[in-house]
Amino acid sequence: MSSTNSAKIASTRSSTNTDAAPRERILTSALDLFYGHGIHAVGVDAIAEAAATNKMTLYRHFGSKDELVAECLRRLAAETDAAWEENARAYAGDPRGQLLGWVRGLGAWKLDLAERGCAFLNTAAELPDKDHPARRVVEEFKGRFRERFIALCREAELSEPELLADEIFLLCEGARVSMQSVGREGPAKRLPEMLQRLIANHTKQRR
Amino acid sequence: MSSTNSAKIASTRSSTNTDAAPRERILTSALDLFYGHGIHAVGVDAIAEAAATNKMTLYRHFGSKDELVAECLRRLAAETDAAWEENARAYAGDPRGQLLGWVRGLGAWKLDLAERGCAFLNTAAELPDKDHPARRVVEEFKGRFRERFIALCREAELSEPELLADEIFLLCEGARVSMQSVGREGPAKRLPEMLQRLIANHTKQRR
DNA sequence: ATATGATGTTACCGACCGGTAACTCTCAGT
DNA sequence: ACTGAGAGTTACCGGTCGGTAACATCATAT
Repeated sequence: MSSTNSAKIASTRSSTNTDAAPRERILTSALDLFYGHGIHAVGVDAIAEAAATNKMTLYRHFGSKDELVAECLRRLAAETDAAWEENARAYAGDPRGQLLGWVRGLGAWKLDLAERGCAFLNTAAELPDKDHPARRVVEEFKGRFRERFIALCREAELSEPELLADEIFLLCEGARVSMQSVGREGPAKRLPEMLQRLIANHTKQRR
Repeated sequence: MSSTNSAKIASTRSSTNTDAAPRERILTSALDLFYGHGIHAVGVDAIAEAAATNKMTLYRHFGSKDELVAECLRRLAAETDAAWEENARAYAGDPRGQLLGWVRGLGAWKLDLAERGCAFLNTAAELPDKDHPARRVVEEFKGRFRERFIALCREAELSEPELLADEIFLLCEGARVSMQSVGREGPAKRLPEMLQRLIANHTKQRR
């Protein structure tokens, strides 16, 4: 196959900090390579080389490639969760503000760097095995993602909170995956606008 | 990796009609296996076996595995396009009816059998190479998909047709991919309801 | 200084994969 | 009856991949 030819696999992330711990370098390198080229297309040798270390160290920190994949997603999930918590602190006690704050942060944080779509969904697409350790990470993360919207819509006392939350969820998921099929200038560009209107439509009229 | 172990790769499609032409059997078997297990996880030998033929016949009909992947997607795209045209005939001259008809057909046609999400997006996730023949099929198909919504929303004289069409597009994309992460009982279940309301909201008030 | 644990290096294995060669078989059209 | 194209069979090749063994090196803490 074309993916088998030994095209150079390049890392896009800023720098390979040789002063960081090997485990850390492996994680960031793997995350970067997996996202950019897909999991099956990236060999452990390439990861070790990109992390400026070797295969043995990789296998001492992560028992297998599968476990490494799962750990990468756990890391990515943790980063995203942290962003959520930061947003929650910025609008403490104001669920509606949290929702809108998150919508506002969308353009800058998520979609610019998402040329290859959603790392979690890409992983799920590549690893159909329901027992794969990475699958559970994906399902738990996306579940949390959805529940967050539901909770916020309820707390903000928006009308039909569950339906609204699911609508927001689907729009976000669609926007992310659409990066890969119809590109950055496609429908995803107007996602913030869509979400803002949607939330406005579900805001109870005060009389 | 876990995907390397020689777990039996089973086909789910109805039957391998030995009376159909080999090329046809290969196409349907490949489509089925690729969708169910991912492209990298399915070898050409497995496809040939599932199609009750052999590897050489496969390579005589399709020059390479990459070309076979592309041809599979072209077939799938053609089937979907045919469904669109059928819907268009059923509601000829009634763009709004077409839109709603398609929404109604959603549950039965698309999401029930989409446990593994969207075949096009899964392929894009597995084949990051922009020059891969299958990628062009994906981009063209999704582009057509989007344009169809835009055209219908305009013809139906709905308000802000482009924004509405993109919203519908994103909701559909999100619903399909969400099958794989949050399951059938997740947000996708209420997709028809969401779309109907959305269309209603963009229907100009007649006074 | 020495013990200890983490890291680097090299070499290797078995399995699998995409793709090809060379040959035989089957069967429809003349 | 002959032919020629499509289909089946077997065997093989070169390459890559995930994973392991055995050993050398380095840093640090006592």
